Amino acid sequence: MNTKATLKNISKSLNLSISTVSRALKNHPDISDATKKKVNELAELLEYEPNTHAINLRTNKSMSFGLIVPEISNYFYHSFIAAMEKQARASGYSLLILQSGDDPQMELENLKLCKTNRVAGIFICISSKTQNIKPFQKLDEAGIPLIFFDKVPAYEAFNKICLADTDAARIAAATIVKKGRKNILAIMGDASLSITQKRERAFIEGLEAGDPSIKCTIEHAEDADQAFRLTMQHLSSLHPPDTVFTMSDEILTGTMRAIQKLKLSIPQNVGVISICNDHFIPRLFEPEITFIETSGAELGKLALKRMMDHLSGKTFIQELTLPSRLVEGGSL
Amino acid sequence: MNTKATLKNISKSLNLSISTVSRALKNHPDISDATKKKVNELAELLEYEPNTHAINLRTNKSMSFGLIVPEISNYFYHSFIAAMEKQARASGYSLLILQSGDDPQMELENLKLCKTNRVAGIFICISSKTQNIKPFQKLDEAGIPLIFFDKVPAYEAFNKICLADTDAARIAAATIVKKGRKNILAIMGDASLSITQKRERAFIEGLEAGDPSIKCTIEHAEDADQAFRLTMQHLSSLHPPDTVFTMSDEILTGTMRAIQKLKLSIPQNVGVISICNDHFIPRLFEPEITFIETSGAELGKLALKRMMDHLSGKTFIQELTLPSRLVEGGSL
DNA sequence: GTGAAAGCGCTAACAG
DNA sequence: CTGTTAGCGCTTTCAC
Repeated sequence: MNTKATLKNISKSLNLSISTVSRALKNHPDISDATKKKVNELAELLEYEPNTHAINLRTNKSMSFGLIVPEISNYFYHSFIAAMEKQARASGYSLLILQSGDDPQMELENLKLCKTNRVAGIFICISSKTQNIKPFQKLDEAGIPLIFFDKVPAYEAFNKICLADTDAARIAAATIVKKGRKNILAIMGDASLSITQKRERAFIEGLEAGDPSIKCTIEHAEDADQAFRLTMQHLSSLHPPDTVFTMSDEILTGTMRAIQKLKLSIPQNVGVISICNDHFIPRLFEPEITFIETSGAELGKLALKRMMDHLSGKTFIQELTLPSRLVEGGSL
Repeated sequence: MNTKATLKNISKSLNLSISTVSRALKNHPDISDATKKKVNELAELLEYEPNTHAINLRTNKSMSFGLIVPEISNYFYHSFIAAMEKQARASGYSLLILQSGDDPQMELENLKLCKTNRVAGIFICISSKTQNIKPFQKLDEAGIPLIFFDKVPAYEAFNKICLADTDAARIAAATIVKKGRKNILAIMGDASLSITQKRERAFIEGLEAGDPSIKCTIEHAEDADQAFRLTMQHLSSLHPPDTVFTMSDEILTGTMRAIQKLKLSIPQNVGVISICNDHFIPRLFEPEITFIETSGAELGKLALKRMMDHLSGKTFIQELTLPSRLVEGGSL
């Protein structure tokens, strides 16, 4: 096994100084073409690979971002992550991806890992139980740019990239009104989350403003199974709803199982509309489900763009919001 | 902003040498308890964070693994990735996750990135077009352990972690035989892939061995839409199959859309059985789809375990295979 | 118990 | 155009 190629090695073989070799490899204008050629050829031959750690140490920064999510294996985050990896790469950065398991303690450890790795910036979607924002404020003091996305703390002085809280719910309500539906079952998420409350309020207001004669029943489901049960119950009641609205992909999957079980036809027997992260779940069914998209991939791109802006000097605090859009299927 | 805490800094404030501080922080037995206490307290106060790059440079290794996948946002890989991140973390390692976009060129760049980052090991699922295995062989010379998973090259002298090629297909065939189904439509993946060929052969042999009177039609679909069309076509023919077998989650989703569109009842009008990566897709339907699990998460755990073994000296070449298991739904 | 010193591989200011 | 030098923060051998 030939010893690892380094600048030192190369410089010795060529009777040049280390700095000359370094500059030649970077195509520095000071260096003569002849020298550049020699150096590059030998580097090629020896398969020289610059040592990132040495560079990072010397320059005191690194070309990687920390990305902390509750869990990778979730059809919102993974599209976010995929989009972000691609974008980051395009700017020469790589990603240190860490899962918190929705545990604040783990979140702190992850933060530490980001710090010891001297990442150039951090993206974080906080756990639902995170209370203490001190550690995040400290990052700023340490000069590490921080961008919250999706689940963000209430404290104002942070960079945040969010989905429009109420936008999607309002569009859903407007669509239902437009289609002339009258008896709605709305299955929302965990009632204690602020996102649920906001969407719920916007949805109800949207319906009332659009058509006061609409009747709407609100339910809350914490997971797909609960959504399944609630949907079963309402759709097999004496006066079943003519339309079901679900607040997320997960709830939609539960509701769809119930509709299949009852062998109801969509949209004849019951209409369906949902808020979803992308077309993946809505397209699994026939007809495809009409949904309002709150795109994880788009959010990822936006977050990365904000970070790059920040890195190039636009360091002011900013709260960005990603608009939602209606994607028509045949379910309403 | 207070200047960054370093060993040097701390040692100066305490009138100790750098090495003493370094040792104290590592709880080295040579150092007196009094000194340890002093050092740790100040380190705490100054929020000392060891500089990973300096450590990596000095020790010439790093506590991170490279992980190269065709794409993150895929319901096989993301569960693999999630499981692996968790396991790696438990051993003190972090992950450099890179997407190749199924492009051999990008794969090479990723490999390079892993090398410049001096990762402790690499996991890779090669792109479907990867032909040249030279770069992988070179890694071995460079002393970087390499483990292929899922999509692996044919060349023998590599560490590989795979799903059992034929196992899952054989179980599917046996299950169909057992249920007394007679007229099967099997929708396989891309016919040019070796995994498809192996599974196809095993499936057919399994059927013939179990019940020679079974009729089986084989089709190939490259994506969900094609699976949709093929299923539509066969199920609305004069002599429709009584059972559809699909080779992957993706194909299953296409087939299910067709079955919903035709408003067929499962399992009365048509039975369904599939090979899937986890219960996510099968559980979206009612009744739940009976499937043979080829678990991404389990594969991830196994791959990491193999890597850790390798790192602790068990460097022999090994090809591990993850067994499949039947998960009964109500679809057959 | 503690310290001095060398050096990991690289960059960049300065000198010529 | 090229070389010299210092040093990033840390580990580790050797010496006291």
